[in-house]
Amino acid sequence: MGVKFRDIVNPEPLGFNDLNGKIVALDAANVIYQFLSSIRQVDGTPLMDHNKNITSHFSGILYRTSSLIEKGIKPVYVFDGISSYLKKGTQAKRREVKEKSEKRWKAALDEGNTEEARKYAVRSSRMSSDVIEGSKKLLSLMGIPHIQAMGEGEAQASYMVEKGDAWCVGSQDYDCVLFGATRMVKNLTITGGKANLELIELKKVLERLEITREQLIDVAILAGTDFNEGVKGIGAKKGLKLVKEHGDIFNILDHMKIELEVDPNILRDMFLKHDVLTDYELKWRSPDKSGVIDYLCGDHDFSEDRVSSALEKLKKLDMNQSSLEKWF
DNA sequence: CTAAGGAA
DNA sequence: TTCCTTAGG
Repeated sequence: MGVKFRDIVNPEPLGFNDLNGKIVALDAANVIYQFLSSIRQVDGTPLMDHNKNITSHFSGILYRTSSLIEKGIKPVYVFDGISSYLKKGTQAKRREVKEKSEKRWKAALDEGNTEEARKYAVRSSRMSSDVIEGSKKLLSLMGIPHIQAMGEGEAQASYMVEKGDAWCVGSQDYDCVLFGATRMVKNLTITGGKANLELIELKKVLERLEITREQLIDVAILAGTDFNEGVKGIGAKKGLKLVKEHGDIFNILDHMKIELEVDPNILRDMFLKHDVLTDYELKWRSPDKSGVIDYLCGDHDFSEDRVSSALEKLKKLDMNQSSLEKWF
């Protein structure tokens, strides 16, 4: 879900060539969730192997990663660590939605209502530890680096961009802007041969809105984040107006004579002082081709032809690296 | 979601 | 070629 900032961020269009040679820190949970929800049959059934293991995420990771590399982009996947106690509420709500959706999915299937079935199947997507572990294993076999965050993956990815180790965070959620990512790119996909990339630069957002990052975080807290409910009736636009009028969230809460369920200082620190891993290595290796084929084709019923042609695309990275190495 | 194959 | 639909596991 993430913070609802669509109305105030004003993204700029971007082409894939602008990302050529760039390192993109992908929020793994965000990307894998997209795959689990969208890579399904018409009635909503996910792709599965003969043992009924879900394989939608394998398909997504294989094709998405190889196509990014073919475009000259170097992806690194950042996985979530332990999430904050503040997220419990959001997680409970999501679980409830998923349980309800799963029931409605099954019911629609029994009625033979395919459209309805798919709609609820998508909402029922859940990320099990099997899915996470399998994704990490596939990435390792493909030679793609992945990093285990201490806390939120978005926070770790944002730190890596802020530090200059990656060019942007790739995510569908605006949270990374709050976590201090100087750049984020949305819609890192190629739907129907066409790209619809959106670039959001923290500096430009703050300049245009004429506020500081701390104030932007206050807007988020008012509108609601994954870590707090927010104030009823206040979204990004009203929140922004209030922050500009009163300076910070404390003045606003005083003025409105309301209190939040969580101390705003704690929420601010969530975004400003997140624990991050500072020593990590970003290294793209040539894929273990037979390892990938054993895993995907042997264990999970993928077609060897398709997997091989996806792996061919990974050679682009090898070529770039070896031509670069020649200079040194 | 992306790849592939057939239609326009 | 480009566009659209379907399969993939």
